[in-house]
Amino acid sequence: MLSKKTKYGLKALTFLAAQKGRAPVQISEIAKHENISQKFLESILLTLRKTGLLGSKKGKGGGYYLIKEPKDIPMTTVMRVLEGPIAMVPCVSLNFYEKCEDCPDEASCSVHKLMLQVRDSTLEVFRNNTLADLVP
Amino acid sequence: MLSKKTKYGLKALTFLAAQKGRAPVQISEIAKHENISQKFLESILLTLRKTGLLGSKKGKGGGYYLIKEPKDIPMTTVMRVLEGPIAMVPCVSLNFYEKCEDCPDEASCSVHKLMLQVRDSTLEVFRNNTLADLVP
DNA sequence: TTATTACCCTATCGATTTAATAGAGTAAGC
DNA sequence: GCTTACTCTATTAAATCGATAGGGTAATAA
Repeated sequence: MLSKKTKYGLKALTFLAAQKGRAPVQISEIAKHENISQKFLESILLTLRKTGLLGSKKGKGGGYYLIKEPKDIPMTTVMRVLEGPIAMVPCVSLNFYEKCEDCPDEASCSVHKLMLQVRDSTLEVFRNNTLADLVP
Repeated sequence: MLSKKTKYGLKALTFLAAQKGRAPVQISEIAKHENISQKFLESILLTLRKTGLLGSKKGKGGGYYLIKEPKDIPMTTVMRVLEGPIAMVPCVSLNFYEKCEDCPDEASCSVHKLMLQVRDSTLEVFRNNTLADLVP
């Protein structure tokens, strides 16, 4: 299940991408337009800024804005920042790999075999989509 | 993230599919072989039996066994029983559809658009795999 | 320089879910 | 009729999630 953090993050990014210019947009405006708890959104935008996806400007006329062009922001990046691993099990994760405690042998593990396919197909979707593709 | 319930369920099913005959296998044997808490496994196997994937036999020489041939058990069925919805958001789920509270319009929702693609590609993987494909 | 605006950070909290455990009950077979 | 092994209910500890509260700080305009 997609977390609300990811859901809200995606909506906020799309909203920013849909802006005409790259002028800062206030948190309150995004929250209002997308029906998101403002405080919760604050923490999400903060994460996105720390990761380098967003820039921010303080003071009057401040807010958040995209640093790169939407077409240059692949969904793989966004999803990993917001949701974490794309794989459903750590033992098939590219960026967050962990060995299973129980499983003695990955090569012969049925779960591993299936989830590897799921990871690959999901990854392909995220690689084929940039933020620009999400803007209506 | 895949729940342990699903993970254990998949391993148990694969173990049963790998048996030579279709003779009942005791819970304790499956639990031991797959490194699973026996009590937890009990509840999982019970679910699988109630859904019609497994049969059970009580008393001495009893246990659980597959009702159908592994090649006739698609992963879509197994995953829906164990993990629930395949979609990451209810608004793109085929079997567990729910409208989003916040979202005013699905057609123009960026999250909807992206998750629809993910659902489709994941579904294709599960449709292309039967339990027989998981046996090493 | 000063007031305001709006981002920044920490802490907390209730609700829910997950994984596991305990213990008693019941049906089948020898 | 006794053992075996499945069946069911209840409980619990831990983790996570979503949300909220409240104050701090930096940048900007006047």
